Amino acid sequence: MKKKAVINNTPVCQVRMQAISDTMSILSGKWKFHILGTLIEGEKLGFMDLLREIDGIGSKMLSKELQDLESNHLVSRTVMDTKPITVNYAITKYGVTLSPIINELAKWGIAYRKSLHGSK
Amino acid sequence: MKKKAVINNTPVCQVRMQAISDTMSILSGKWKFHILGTLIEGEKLGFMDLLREIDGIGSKMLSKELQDLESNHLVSRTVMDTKPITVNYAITKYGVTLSPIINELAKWGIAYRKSLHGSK
DNA sequence: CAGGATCCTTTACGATACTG
DNA sequence: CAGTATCGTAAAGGATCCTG
Repeated sequence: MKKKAVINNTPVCQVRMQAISDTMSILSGKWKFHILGTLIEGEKLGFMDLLREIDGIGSKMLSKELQDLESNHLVSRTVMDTKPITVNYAITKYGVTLSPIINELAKWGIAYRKSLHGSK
Repeated sequence: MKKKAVINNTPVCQVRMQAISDTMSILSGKWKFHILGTLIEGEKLGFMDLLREIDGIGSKMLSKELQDLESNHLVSRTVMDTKPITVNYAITKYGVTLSPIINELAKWGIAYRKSLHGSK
């Protein structure tokens, strides 16, 4: 039988699972990764840029997802005082720390797509 | 202005974003990562083991999520012919390739939880 | 332009009870 | 034991219209 690692009377795996749940709750939703990936790639983008860049998203969802991300300090929002106002979104330094996750997801997805068979 | 990488007339970032979407569609749902993480940790587990191990999940969800994972060849299902039948679930070699993603998620979650402030 | 308000459809999720 | 069936709720997502 495998010996289980324990810290402070709590199995390590439970700590890990909890951490994963926490992470995913912040990144839940259909568009979070797409938005984050786009912002990491694009540096600074306006609302319309994102709307164009992210295929299929509507303005309501984009707005809502951006608010979620901003409230978690993963993206920043800057209102420019132009004639009709303009808003720039950018990834924060904190948001950039998600890069490893995003890179792994992309890497795996690319590998996976190659080995797709008939499954749904 | 940043020069954009292009392969076969398709921006690299679009390929990445698509790959991420594909990956996440396979891993969507409240319990996928938890199940995968538990199976990676536990090697071989029965249905009841998983039900006990994964706090809060019900048998319906567990069953459904396992079927999803099995249809994507990430876990294997083995029926044992015991008196009342028993089923063992295990991570496949293919499923293990998700480890880097899971590790990054856990790592980030642990770092994130340390820096939580008042935000929801 | 950047969203908010409304309304509506579709999944996701969960509790309970049942079966080979 | 390992699920499936049924039912009900809640959340997610989307289309459209409206406004400072």
